[in-house]
Amino acid sequence: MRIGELSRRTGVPTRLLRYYEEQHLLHPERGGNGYRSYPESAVAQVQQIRGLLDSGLTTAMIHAILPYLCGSSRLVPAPESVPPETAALLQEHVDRIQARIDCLARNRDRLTAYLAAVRPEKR
Amino acid sequence: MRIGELSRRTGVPTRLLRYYEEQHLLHPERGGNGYRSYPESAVAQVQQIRGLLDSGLTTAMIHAILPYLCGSSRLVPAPESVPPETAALLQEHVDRIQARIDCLARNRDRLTAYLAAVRPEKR
DNA sequence: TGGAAGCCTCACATCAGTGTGAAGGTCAAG
DNA sequence: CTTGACCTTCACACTGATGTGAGGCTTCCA
Repeated sequence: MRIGELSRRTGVPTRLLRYYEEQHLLHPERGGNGYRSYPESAVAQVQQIRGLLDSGLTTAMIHAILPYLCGSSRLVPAPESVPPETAALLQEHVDRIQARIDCLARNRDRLTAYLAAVRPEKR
Repeated sequence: MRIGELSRRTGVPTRLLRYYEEQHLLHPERGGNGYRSYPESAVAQVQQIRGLLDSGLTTAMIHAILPYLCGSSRLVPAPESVPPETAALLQEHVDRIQARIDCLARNRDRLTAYLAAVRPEKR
């Protein structure tokens, strides 16, 4: 599929699809005319990228973890061929993500507690 | 306390403390000489702000929810005096935060599953 | 064959968060 | 009284994510 269709199907402007490619998050093939050609799986891939960006990750972080998020692309590096340094880096990313989750969950709890106090009549 | 001490105690550069004030996240008093004067609670407040920024929230979102994160500042608006529109906005923020948590947790799980596959010998 | 639509690259613009430095006021200690 | 540390505002710069437009090629359809 070409970039226009991918844009329509994901709601992501073509500008950003090109940007994600520049950031090594997408790797479309090129037709003889220079047009980008995306596989079907790119739709899910783009949605994954958007979710992570919206969750506050940078393109660099996403680039680091994306190959291992086997959601739909089946090109996951074989676990046995992953050097321990890579695994260690991946673990660091997991830790950072966990820290974010903890911080967000903590504050979500405070807000919900507050909201519960605001409208106890809503019982 | 003045800005230098707050900076030292939080590890946040004075430049950013002034920026957070510009974004209405901090409200130091001013001495007769124009110097900013922060209460003791500002230390916790700044740490709270940093945690949320590091978790990917914008200063605008933080500004919206900060008054209700009663961590240490006791100046929480009284629940009974909160108009329902405010509560609704707050709920939207909670929902957005929850969406982030869900996305991050989902992908954390994928990464940890992958890591578990990488080193099964670590048992 | 011609025009519209879609694609290409390039480039400049914006916003948020942050770094850095200039130019100057305040204050305490020597 | 001067020096040095600390404070003030102002301003320019950078990065990352994104918007926007120009100029030009390709493809398709009437």
